[in-house]
Amino acid sequence: MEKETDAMHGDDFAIVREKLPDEEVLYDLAELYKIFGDTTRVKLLCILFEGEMCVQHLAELLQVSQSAVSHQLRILKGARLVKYRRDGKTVYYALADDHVREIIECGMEHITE
Amino acid sequence: MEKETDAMHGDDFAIVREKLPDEEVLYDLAELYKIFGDTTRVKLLCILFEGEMCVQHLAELLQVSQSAVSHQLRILKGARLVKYRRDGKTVYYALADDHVREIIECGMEHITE
DNA sequence: TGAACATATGAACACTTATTCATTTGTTGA
DNA sequence: TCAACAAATGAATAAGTGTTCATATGTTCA
Repeated sequence: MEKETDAMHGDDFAIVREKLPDEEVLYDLAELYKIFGDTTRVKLLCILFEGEMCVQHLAELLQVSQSAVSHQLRILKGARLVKYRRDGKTVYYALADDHVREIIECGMEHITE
Repeated sequence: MEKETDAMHGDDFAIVREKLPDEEVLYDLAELYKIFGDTTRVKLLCILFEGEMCVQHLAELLQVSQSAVSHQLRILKGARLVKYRRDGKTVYYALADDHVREIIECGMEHITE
């Protein structure tokens, strides 16, 4: 049997556990940040701050292949961070909502301090 | 030579490029988010919302090995997201500043919508 | 219909990363 | 000083990830 000689044990552990967000929420949170944790994706999102743009142009602007951009857009789409509309052969992507902007600006503050 | 039949070409590309944060900033931003993009680290940070805690207790609370926690704390330390103080044999970790809280809360809003 | 173009997707590969295990460093108290 | 404990670290490994290449899907227009 383990001795409880430390003040942190017992009740305090329980209190922290109680205040801690659910396991699932923390998992989702990490998953969200994971998406922002890639240069190509962050760049894509920042470009879309200025408005919608088609895949080809995104690729040119980023200097990466059409395939790479498409793969990353799929991930952003899956996380509901971007939306898209089709116009003939071309597909235009845009930010899904202003959350994205807020999240990026929030991180930006930490960088540029 | 490439035909510029598309309105987006030329000036517009330049405009987007101009408004886009520097390559270096975007890289740092992605690096920052990468740190939040791991369950163990996010949990560590959230626990530290409630106050400082020593390595052993962090490990117990997270149900991971002392070594694993220590490795992750090193990363958080390197990113200046946590600070620490030594008291005898034990080392107590705490959030470096309120930026961390803001960033996590910002992401949390997106999750719990 | 079929050629041409834009985008999406699957598989493969190189690279990164989180954990574990073994060990070291640092600190206390006997 | 030395045993006991807390934390840090290096190497190895397994799992995850981003890009590329080849190809498929979808759309337009002649």
